[in-house]
Amino acid sequence: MITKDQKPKETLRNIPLFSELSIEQLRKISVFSKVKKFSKNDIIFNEGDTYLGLYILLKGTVKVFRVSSKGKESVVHIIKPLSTFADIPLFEGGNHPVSAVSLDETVVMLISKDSFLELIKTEPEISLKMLAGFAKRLKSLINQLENVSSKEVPGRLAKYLIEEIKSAGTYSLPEPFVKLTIPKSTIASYLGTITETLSRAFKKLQNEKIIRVSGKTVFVTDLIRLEELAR
Amino acid sequence: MITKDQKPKETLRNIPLFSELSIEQLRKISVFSKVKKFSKNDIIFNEGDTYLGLYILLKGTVKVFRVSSKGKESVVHIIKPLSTFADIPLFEGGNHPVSAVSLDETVVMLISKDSFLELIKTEPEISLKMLAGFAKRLKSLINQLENVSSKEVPGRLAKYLIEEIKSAGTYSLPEPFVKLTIPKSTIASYLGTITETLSRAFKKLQNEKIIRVSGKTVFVTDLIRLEELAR
DNA sequence: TAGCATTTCTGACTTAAGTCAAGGAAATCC
DNA sequence: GGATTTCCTTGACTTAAGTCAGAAATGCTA
Repeated sequence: MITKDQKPKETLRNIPLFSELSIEQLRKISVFSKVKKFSKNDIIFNEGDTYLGLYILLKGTVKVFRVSSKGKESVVHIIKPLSTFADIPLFEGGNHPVSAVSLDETVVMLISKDSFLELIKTEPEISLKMLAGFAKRLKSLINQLENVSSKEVPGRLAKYLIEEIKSAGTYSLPEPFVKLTIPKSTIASYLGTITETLSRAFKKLQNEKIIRVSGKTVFVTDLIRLEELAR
Repeated sequence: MITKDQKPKETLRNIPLFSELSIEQLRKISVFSKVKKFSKNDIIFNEGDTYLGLYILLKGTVKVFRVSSKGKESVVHIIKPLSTFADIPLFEGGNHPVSAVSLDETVVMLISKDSFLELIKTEPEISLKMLAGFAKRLKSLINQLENVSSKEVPGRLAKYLIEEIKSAGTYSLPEPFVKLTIPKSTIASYLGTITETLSRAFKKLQNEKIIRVSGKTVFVTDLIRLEELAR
């Protein structure tokens, strides 16, 4: 487990945002950043909470979501290590627009808003990286939006599985697979549906011999048809 | 109508992105930017087209959208004057991820990618403004996403009408109103639905005496219930 | 302003997905 | 390692919204 005492500068170097900074700058960051740990299902912050600063996920998984007035949860993003989150209010002001909980034992780094804005001024290269990061997320949200409004649930699931397989690096194996580490209820809400419907979508893909499920692992037996569905 | 010959620097000053630049910098921008005009329904660029640069809408309305493999259109954004569009590939590389058409007689300013990236280096203040702009759009997309997956069509329409009324500045009138200037089909697709369903949603709000429609103008007779629906 | 074309509306029907309620399977905790 | 809680699945039912087809309304052009 990564802690504040274990070479924080080495960790910082691996964060895309900071990859091109000098040792001196990394040292500065490690001075004004705090490392925090959370257990499974801990609330990191809630929608409407006063904004403290930017988080960088060092270990674990974080669910970023919203809850509608009727209590329905919409998962906006699933954060994986070395990505930032809670970065919108840095530039927009205001409180947290979304909530975040840990899905694992997680370790995060918190950099206060003021310190980060200070840093960004002395190091304009970081702005460009943040812009690149935002651009990527805008694209991904546009994708999510298009998916939700133009594909039915089995198609959205197909697309999700393909993305997961790609990030698992098993895409080019004869039988690609992923281990689903996040709860089905979270996947459902990320795909804009509910667990029952997701369960039926999984069953449908299994019945059509497109996937094979063993425990928490999904094997793709017919990638061509899965891609067809996702398109 | 704004043309290249009519004090371009005055226009530039009104663009939020450039509001704090010096006359000298504005002059530079006006040198490497091109003003282009489009008639109603002209294609400004298509998804997949090679990326030229950042657009700023000076006059008119632009629809930014995607078309799914089955031909269904998803409207991502409706651009109003003095906003930028086609800014994602500036930082992400690649071709246009979305398409854009004019809904009106429109005038746009095109700033080439290289020139803009050059400018941003000499003027880091612009990066911060772009970051603020991106942050705002991320928030708006998160909103759209939550809406589509947690509200039914009449609720989404209610929310849309409230936003329109706010931007029309009639929100605090006894009977707020908006003139719908974009086609219903575009509104439908922006709300993640189809014209028939939108038409029924309009009828429902009218039957419940929440709105009153006269031609292309929608009057809100019961703002409280409209806000209730949008929540 | 007549006539054509596009846009919008309406009705009947179908379907995907949500709701409710229950049962089964895992994971977690003494 | 058995019991309790949490998660996931299944079935029967309801409902919102999509599809298709045609009618009405509006806008545009000659």
